[in-house]
Amino acid sequence: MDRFVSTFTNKIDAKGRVSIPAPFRAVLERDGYTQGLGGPPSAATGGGGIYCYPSLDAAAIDGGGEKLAQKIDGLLRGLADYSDERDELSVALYGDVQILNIDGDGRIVLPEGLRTHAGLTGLVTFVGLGDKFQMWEPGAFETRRKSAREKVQEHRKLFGSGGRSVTPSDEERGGGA
Amino acid sequence: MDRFVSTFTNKIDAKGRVSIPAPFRAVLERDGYTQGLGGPPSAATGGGGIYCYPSLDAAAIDGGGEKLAQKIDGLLRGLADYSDERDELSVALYGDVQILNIDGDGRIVLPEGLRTHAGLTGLVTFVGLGDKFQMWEPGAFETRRKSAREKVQEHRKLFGSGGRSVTPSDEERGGGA
DNA sequence: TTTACACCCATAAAAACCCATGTTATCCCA
DNA sequence: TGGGATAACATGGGTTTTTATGGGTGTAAA
Repeated sequence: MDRFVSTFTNKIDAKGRVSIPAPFRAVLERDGYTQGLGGPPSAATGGGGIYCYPSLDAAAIDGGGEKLAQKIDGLLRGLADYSDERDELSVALYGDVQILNIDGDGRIVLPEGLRTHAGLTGLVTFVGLGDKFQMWEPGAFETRRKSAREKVQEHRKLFGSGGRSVTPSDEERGGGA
Repeated sequence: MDRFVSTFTNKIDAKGRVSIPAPFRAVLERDGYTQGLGGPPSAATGGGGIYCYPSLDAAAIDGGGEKLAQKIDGLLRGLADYSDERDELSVALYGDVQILNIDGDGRIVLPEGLRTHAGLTGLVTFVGLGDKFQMWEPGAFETRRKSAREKVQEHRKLFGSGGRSVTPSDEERGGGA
């Protein structure tokens, strides 16, 4: 399995740390992650952390590994060097990105800027989206999930397919417990 | 990782010194930087300082290491035919370049000319742009960031298949895939 | 001399690192 | 099949290391 799937809710502790759900960690490692996690501390292999940036159109944080970073790279590679346009796009793409290191226990520290963008307080909901994942304030995500379900229903009616639900499994870890 | 990513805001002290964000320093060292930083003071290895020049189209300072210098070289080489344009660019790019040394504590001193071009006072925002970085007056950068984000939104609409995703937040950063 | 700059040291805050604990899921064996 | 041993995880907290920043001193250029 090499994509981010399903959702998990974890706590932000007094120091601002959050555990990355173990399944997501596994994906990141397979994606080329090296630092922390007990592996060699060097970044020579290329994997230097997880890439996070404020979601463009949602009160959430987008995150991913090397694969995501390369995607951003590819986007910019198409633009001419030293063009005004490239600089401007770079600001939004590279400039908003934060590289977060995973410590030996599989945790990251969410910087102030990202936390406020997503309105995070004490809990974070990790949502797998395939090649990346998002971090939500649990309540906000529940709202969005509901509207997503409704949209799916509509689509199903349109297509007339009686297939299974498209929504991810409802597994919740920790959370209120 | 070998590119400049994310943004950091640091102080300019009474002597005009600014700390280069540690992650940027790491990139510069990997890029061949040797002086200061405790290493041998010689420039035999090639890395002699960081290259800085006033941004051509913004109130900011561009900076980078050896890789950036070589990129500028390559850019000019490509323009050999159109000598008028080449001369102009040469002056624009090389004419104002300053080579700044990083001291033992990871700081540089920004020359007057550069500081006024960027309108710097007491704070500098370092913005990673991949193979180079920029230094901005924090307020000016905030404005720039906003417009950059809007521009990315536009691009997403152009590239992205608007109706493809089921959920509104399932966006692709730029729509690469 | 005076100024600018490289170099050295000190310090507070933040980040990285290490270890401990409670809980839950998994496995093994009677 | 039931129950205890085991392993994996999330989480809390202490400790060490980095990093940004302030300031002092010597040296060489102006």
